Amino acid sequence: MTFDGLKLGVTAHEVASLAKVSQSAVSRTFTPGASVSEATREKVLQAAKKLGYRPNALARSLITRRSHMIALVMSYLENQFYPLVIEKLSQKLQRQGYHLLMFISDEAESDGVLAEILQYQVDGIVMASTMLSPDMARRCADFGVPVVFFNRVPDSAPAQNNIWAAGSPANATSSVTSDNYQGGRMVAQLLLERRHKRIAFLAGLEQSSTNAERERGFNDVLHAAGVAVYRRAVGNYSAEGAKHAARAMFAGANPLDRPDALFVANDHMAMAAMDVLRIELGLRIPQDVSVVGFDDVPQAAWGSYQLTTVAQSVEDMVRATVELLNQQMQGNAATKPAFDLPSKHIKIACKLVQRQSVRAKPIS
Amino acid sequence: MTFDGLKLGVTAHEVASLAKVSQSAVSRTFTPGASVSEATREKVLQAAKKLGYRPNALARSLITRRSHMIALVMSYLENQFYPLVIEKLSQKLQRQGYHLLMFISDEAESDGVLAEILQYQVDGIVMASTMLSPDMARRCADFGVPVVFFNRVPDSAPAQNNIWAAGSPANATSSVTSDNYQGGRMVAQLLLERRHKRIAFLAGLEQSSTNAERERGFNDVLHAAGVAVYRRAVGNYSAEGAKHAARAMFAGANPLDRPDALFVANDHMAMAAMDVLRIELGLRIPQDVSVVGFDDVPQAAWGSYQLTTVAQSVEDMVRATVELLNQQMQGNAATKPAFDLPSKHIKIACKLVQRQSVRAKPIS
DNA sequence: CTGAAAGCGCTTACAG
DNA sequence: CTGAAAGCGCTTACAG
Repeated sequence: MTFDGLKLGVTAHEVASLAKVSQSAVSRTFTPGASVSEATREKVLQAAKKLGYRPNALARSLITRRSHMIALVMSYLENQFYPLVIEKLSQKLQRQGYHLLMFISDEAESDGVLAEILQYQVDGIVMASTMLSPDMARRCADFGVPVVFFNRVPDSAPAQNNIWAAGSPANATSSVTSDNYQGGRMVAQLLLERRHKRIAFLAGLEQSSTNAERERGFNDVLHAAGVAVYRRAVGNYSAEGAKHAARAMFAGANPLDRPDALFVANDHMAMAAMDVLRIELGLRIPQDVSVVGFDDVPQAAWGSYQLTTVAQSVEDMVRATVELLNQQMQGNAATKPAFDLPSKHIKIACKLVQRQSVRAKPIS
Repeated sequence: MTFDGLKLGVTAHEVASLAKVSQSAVSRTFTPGASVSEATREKVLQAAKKLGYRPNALARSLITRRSHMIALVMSYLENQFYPLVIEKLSQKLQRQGYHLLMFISDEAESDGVLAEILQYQVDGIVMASTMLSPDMARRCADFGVPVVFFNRVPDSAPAQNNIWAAGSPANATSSVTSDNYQGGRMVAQLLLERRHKRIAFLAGLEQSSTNAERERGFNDVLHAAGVAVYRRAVGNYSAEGAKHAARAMFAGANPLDRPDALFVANDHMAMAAMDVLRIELGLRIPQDVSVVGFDDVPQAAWGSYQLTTVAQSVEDMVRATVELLNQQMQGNAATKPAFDLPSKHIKIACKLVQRQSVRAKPIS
């Protein structure tokens, strides 16, 4: 069907007729590096322009076995860190001709999601979902699709009793995270340096590697200094969870009983906790209590929070992710499955960003 | 290539051999509504399971002319409203077997982006990009792909001198927005009711329909009451822009000179403005100045802001978008291009959410 | 450099 | 209900 000289769904064949060349010729002029003479190339381009022709990416994928699509699986976007990831990752990928296919899912349904992802013949998968089934990683790899876990490292629990997992190598996937352990250490060092005595920790999701590593680094430094965590509660990385946790930890009338410093496993929860401390409990930050977060989301810099936090570099993390993906996509997925490739676990350095939520060192 | 009994890239043909049926039979068992006997269906399913077979969605699309992918084009995710849109839209679409293909782009490059989108044979396009070239809308429609503009209505400027635009009907696309005009009116009414005298407006992007409509509704009510906007500045929907604008509007030593109420075109800017007013200028909200936003992003409800705002229902907007898409995707895109379908402009009601950033009615 | 032909993995009339 | 065959729109050896 035509419309004012415009044909809908123009094919290479039609361009070929108009240009009076073979269909192969038009295919070649749209394939970088293929050999076409300048003359026929011109003819084809003219005809293509006239008809509004664009190669059908799906048909192309069928034969090249490259869809130029990367699946991004995420579980929730409440945490401001993730929109940032979508934006940067999408832009970077776009620049090299790839696009993100979105899958929102939490662990519960991830098995079905994986099957769906695979149907779309994506060239790679970025897993930024908070939860993940223990053997998800290797199952992806078994299908020959490179997977990189973003901001989490896959559980190395033993393979489930599952046909796909049978016989797979132990670690068939890669990951990029920041150095969460080191980040946790930095927070403890800062708090100790500022002479805090009653240091509390507000945990995120306990099953998550981010929380585990941050907490481990934090505890290690504290223990080495002979101090134990004064109080601990779990917020599960949600704002509501953080509020409950904050109320519980700061309950009690005696000011000398309550924590004088609080490390929160991410900024999203830290800001929710700050609201509780200041508004509900009337505490001053940092005079009554110091608060430190993790991530350095844009909101952490906002005037109302001025949150001291450990910055994860989305930029660097995304760069590493794309590099990993590129490496693993080198070989043809059909002949060189991901499990033939070394799996790398990349740790990006993080950085302490000091703002106004931690008290200065007391003059003692 | 096989791996522990698992074959990579299994095809319908291989399943057919194992099940001892024709390839057509396996295709049919994976096509809802196709006629297969229960017996062969069972055999196929068994074999498929054994081999880990999943139909190749790309190959299927080639012949069905349905990719089950919807392009989502956005320009920036700084505003918290958009992550919400991604999440809800993705979930809703996923439930009916569609997935979002992401395109991040601002106007400058949108022509190239459109071409790219079209190559992927998406079944529909959701345009949530802030900027858009005037004839983008009809160009999409010309290609037979349904387009719905989200949270913006396409400029109805005359067609550019462009081969695609030639002869196209004037309004070939649909849109869903909230009733921004009505929202603007509600804000003015509230501020008037609270006896504000020096009412200022902080604009977003002046070319955007959201800003234009909100401002128009706001002004109409003000004018009807015989009051003029006291001050006006432009923040371009960015936090930095809003801060500059706030400083400029509230400069001047005399408290009686400065605005006593501020309507900000969206929450993202409103919160930035609040930070300037309270922290830089030492003003109290709402005692010294009332602030109203627009959108009702999650942060607006946070303790530190308690922002009174006009809520846009992401839920309703997404529902309308998906309905529109479904309607327009009914016909086969190849034979029934979008411009044959009526274009609808849906307006979702918005709602005033009163929190703490507007003063109570003075007892006079 | 160029074209005819095979084939990517599917769906869908068409006969039986 | 079932299978053989054509065809979706491309790329890519293979000859020339």
